[in-house]
Amino acid sequence: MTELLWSNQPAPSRGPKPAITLAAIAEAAIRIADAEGLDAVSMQRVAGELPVTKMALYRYVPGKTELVAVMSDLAMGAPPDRPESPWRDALYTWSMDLYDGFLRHPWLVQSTIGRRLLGPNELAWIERGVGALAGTGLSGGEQLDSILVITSHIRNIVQQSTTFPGLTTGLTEEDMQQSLAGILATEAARFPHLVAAMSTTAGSENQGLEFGLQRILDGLELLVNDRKA
Amino acid sequence: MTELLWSNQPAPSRGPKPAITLAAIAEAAIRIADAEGLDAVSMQRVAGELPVTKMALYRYVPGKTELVAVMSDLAMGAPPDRPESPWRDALYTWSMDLYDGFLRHPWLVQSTIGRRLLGPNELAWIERGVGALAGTGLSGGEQLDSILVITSHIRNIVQQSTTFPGLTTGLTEEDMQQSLAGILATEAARFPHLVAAMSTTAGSENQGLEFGLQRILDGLELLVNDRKA
DNA sequence: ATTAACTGTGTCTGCCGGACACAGTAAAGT
DNA sequence: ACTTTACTGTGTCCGGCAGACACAGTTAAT
Repeated sequence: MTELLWSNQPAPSRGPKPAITLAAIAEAAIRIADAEGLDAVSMQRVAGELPVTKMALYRYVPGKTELVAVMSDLAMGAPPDRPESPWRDALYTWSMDLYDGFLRHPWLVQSTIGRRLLGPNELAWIERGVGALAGTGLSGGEQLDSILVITSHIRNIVQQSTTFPGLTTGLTEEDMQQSLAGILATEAARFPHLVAAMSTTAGSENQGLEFGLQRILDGLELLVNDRKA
Repeated sequence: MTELLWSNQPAPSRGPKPAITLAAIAEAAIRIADAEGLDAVSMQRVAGELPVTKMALYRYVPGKTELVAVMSDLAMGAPPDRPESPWRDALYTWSMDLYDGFLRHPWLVQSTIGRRLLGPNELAWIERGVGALAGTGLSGGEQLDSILVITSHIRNIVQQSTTFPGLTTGLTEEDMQQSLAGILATEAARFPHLVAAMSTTAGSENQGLEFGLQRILDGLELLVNDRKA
């Protein structure tokens, strides 16, 4: 598995030439996931995009779990290069780059979840994030925890803002708003603060990304300044 | 669906008495999910815990999606009552209560994801969270965004800290650490900051919850104080 | 020429969610 | 009392999924 992700395959010498490559499989899977969501990615479906049957894929990949891991790391890509800058600016653009990456392949928030083995690209992202905090006086654990907080925020925003098969239950933003409005109308007494909050919210949508990110960065800045003093 | 979650069933008069109840179904499903993870919850499996066949469940629930929604709201439960307190304290204990709730049923982080219809308990949690921020001078949208950030942090921590079928790929924390250590050993040059961060991290595990939460609260406090001035 | 390593294929099993037709049951209408 | 109507649980069937396994064809090393 680690070998798969880090392309440390021993390269066989005998036998027929493989008809396809691991990369081709992953790319086909990514194409499907981009178009129809991660749930549409099945071994059958992937094989259908290649000159090969379903079972042949198992010669390249131990199972679906591993395929998803490989396609995820590939789709994530390497973090873009950015000029060096003060930690807060660096972390901000890093966050935005991450956001863009997730937006390009929204199913990534589904597939890169929980405990899993990390691929080179994912690790490169972490490296870049930690690097931004390297000169701040924060401990290693604090650096890692910091980018963890930011990452989870970004992921959550993507999840919420994206309309995507598999991520939603097939309902639109409309549906949710409408259902919620109906409930709050009949049950207003049970949710007074929520009703109040919603009533002043109209129009100010989709600020969640910036808002949360700035709060987190503010909190970090406080800590960094504390450490310097 | 909204009717299901808010128990607005029209209560039929004719016909045989139902052998089971929606609540019994949800409880059985919760029992399974608690023991073996959300993926182990299938219509077959749930029916197996009840004096009824698989297809009978569809008399109570339109499909699996809805079953998961119902069992999720039930498992979430109502937020515990807490004495009134300053907003930061209130929000902190709210966060910890939420954390405890998720820990009791770790599969909730899986099932309460993406766009979905909200049940009474989930809404009650939001109400409580927003309520903590009611007197801070933050706008309604900002209040909602605030608890969104905190929630996503909590969820992510649970996801990371919990060993659970379905959330993990079947690997232990050991496996991950070992794989990562191996990689960083052979590829240290590519990930200098990460290597540095990891080397000073040993022993200081599981601080992520407190660290991230305090950073977010610090950031919010800054904004609240700003608004007051 | 033979052996050994490797590749792709077809078949099979056991799951899953769900559509549908059907028989049995209980209350309402007559 | 009897029929009608609404409702319940069941068995069968479908398509789709991941994956185990045996097998035949292909290529390089011996």
